[in-house]
Order: sequence, then C-alpha cells, then structure tokens
Amino acid sequence: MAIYDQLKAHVKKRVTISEEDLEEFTARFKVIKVRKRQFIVQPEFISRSRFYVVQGSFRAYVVGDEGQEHTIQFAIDDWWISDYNSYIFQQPASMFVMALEDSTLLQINYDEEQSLKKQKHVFEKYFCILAEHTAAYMARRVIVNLTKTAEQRFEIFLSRYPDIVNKVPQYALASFLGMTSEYLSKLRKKRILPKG
Amino acid sequence: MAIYDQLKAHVKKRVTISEEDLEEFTARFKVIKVRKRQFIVQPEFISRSRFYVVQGSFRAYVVGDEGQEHTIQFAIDDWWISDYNSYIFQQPASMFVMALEDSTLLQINYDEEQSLKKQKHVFEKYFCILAEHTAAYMARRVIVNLTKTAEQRFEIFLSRYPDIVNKVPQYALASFLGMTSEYLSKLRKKRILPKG
DNA sequence: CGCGACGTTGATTTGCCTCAACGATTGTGG
DNA sequence: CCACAATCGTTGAGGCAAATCAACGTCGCG
Repeated sequence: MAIYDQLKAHVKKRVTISEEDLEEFTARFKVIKVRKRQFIVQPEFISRSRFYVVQGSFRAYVVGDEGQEHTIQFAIDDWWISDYNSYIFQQPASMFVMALEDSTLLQINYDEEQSLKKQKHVFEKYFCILAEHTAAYMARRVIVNLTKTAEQRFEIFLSRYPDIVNKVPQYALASFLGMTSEYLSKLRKKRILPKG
Repeated sequence: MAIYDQLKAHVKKRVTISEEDLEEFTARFKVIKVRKRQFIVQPEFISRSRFYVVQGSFRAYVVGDEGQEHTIQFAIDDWWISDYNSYIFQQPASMFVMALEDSTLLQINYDEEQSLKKQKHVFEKYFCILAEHTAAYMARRVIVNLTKTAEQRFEIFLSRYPDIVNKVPQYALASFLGMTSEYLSKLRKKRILPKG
C-alpha cells in the first residue's frame, strides 16, 4: 500500500530492518482521515493512540487557568504527535490535539505498540529511538525557553521550521513560542522593516 | 556488591528482570567518586557516558550569550544525569554537569549501553522506558514554563521537590525556574510573610 | 451581505530584570 | 584559630521587555 511508504521510510531511516518486518510493522496501523478542526485528543480522556501524520497539520495545546491556549507541539507530514504524558502513562490527557486542515493519519494504539515491542527487537528499537529523539528535542526546547528572548525564539523557529511558520495560524505560533500574538505581530513587522 | 543495590532496585521498579540479568547489567557500570565542584560533563567534549547518582547531588547548566548560567537539570540520589543531546547523538556537549557535593556515581559509556541493548530485550526495554520518562518529564516542564508565572513555578517546584529546594544553591534553583536569584529571594520572603 | 475569526497597531501597565549596596556565611592561607 | 577574601543571599531603586487592553481593518465563509 502506497500510503504506508512514508512511514516505512521513516522507520528505515532510523533502524535497519527487512522488508518483511516493515510489512508486519505497518500492518498494525490504521489509516484515518480527519477534517479541519477535528480533535484527535481531548483533555480528561486517555489517549489510547499515537499518530503519525501522513499528510496535513496538527496542533497540540493546553488551556491555561485563564482560558488562554498554549501550543505545545505542531506536527506536519512525516511527524508523530500525541499527548505524550497521556499516551505513555495511559492517564487522562491534559491537551487538545486538533487538525489545522483536512489530514490523513496513521494510528496505532497503546496495546498494539506494546505487542509490537515484545514481538521483535527492531520494533522496540525504533520506538526507543523515537523516545530518545523526543526527549532530546524537548531538552533543547527547555534550553531555548530559558536562555533566549522572545525575538530570538522567533528567529530560531523561523530558521529551523520555515515551512511551518506560514502553515499555522499566527496566534498558535505565538503561544508555541511563549508570547502573545500581538507581540509576535510586532516582531514580524520589525523584521520586514529593519530600518530603525 | 551493595553499591549496585540501588541501581538494581531502580531497574526492578521499571522492568521485570531476573537476578542473573541484573548482575550482568550492573557489571557494565563503573563506580566513580567525584568531589564537590568537579565536572563530569563539559562543553565541546562529547559526553561518552551517562551517570546514575548513587549518593550526592549534581547540577547541569548551560552558559548563555552574556555569561549567565541557566540550570537545566538537577540530580540527587537515584536519578540519572547527562547532557542528553550530547550523549544520545554523541555530539559535543553544550552543558556543564558539576557535582554540588562529594558524590558517588555509576557510570556507563555509550558503547556499553548499545551493547547491552543488543544483548537482551529487557535491557533495551529499561533504557527505552528511561527515554520515555525523560521525554514525558521534559514535555511537562515545557508546559509549566509556557503556562505558569515565576511565582507559580516556584510553588510547583516546592511542592514536588521539597527535598531538592534546600539542597541546592539558591541561584541554581532560580535559573532552573527561569528567574533571577534576586527575584526568587523576593518570592521566598513574600512566602514567609504572606500578610500583605 | 454580514458575521465571526484573525491579524495589526497604539497606549498603557506590569512582572520580572538590572544594577548597586550590604550582611551573612564559608573557605582558606598565614 | 583568626583575618581576610570570596561566595552567596537579601533588599531597594529604577528600567525594560513583553503583557494587557482597546480599537480597527481584513478576509473567509455561511
């Protein structure tokens, strides 16, 4: 199935694996299609699945004490997304994960993942690498949030994820970067007209 | 060896494992002792090992563009510590990891860990769980940093890690929480005298 | 066409930082 | 064991980056 090719490539890039095993791996995933604004994770519910984005875009966010939305993660083609804490510990989620456009996903649920991991060393290794990369990425994000100003965080994001910047709503990006959308708007203006 | 008991307990709490395998596992670790102020990780050098703290305390920090130190992680008894990005990707470190007091560690180096992982499923599983928990913890930290005020971050830390608060220098805690030590001092005062 | 969501802009406010000065504590060499 | 320096925490005055508040323009969509 052509729809699994992308995920297969994702796996092959991270572990050495036979075509046979790849088939067995992807067979555990269900293809799902969601429409813009649809939720795939909601607070209070346990996130029983994690998702690989074949095509589309998503936004994970929490709602703060005063009703403000804080974006925790974006995901576009070839990325994984979930409420990490909810999925890993099988506890109630604290996030919304919402489609920013009509999208196609591959879904695997928790028990299937555990069963895959038990079944073959190479499957466990792949998920292990996913977890390590997630941890490393999150650690870098903590560092950036602690050490950089709002303007620097915007610049860093611009240079590292230029394709995401224009694909997501401004207020979502602002809250991802830890600032208000008004302030991001001002930074953006300042950037286009750098003459003081 | 009694010195390995603590690590064995750490492993047993996370995976089901035979005493034999446990022996084989801990045999790969080297006991090292370091003195206060000694570095176990330094920027530019590749962090070839990760460390399990048997007894003592550590602080991982980066130095910002203007020379300010930002604490990324603390570790006390029964915690793991490393420059995660440096260790996982075997790239030059960006952090210092320094002993806050005379301490005892168990050290495993990267190649040994890889070899353990290949050797037995249960070893891979343990490290996988470590990575998942690290990722989940880091995700929670990102959320707190995005959604809470300095005062709230302090309160959260106080309630979750009361034993660490009194064990580490104030400036280190302040920079961990993303504020200056002056400001943390004021919050602390405000807390003792809550009468406006 | 008209409404609601989104981005922009300016005025004002504020949470937290910077700077500076001062005790308290620790450590160190004589 | 004491003097002295160095390190650390505290306190206050002043300043700035970013938030808040408010008003308006624009666009997509029912």
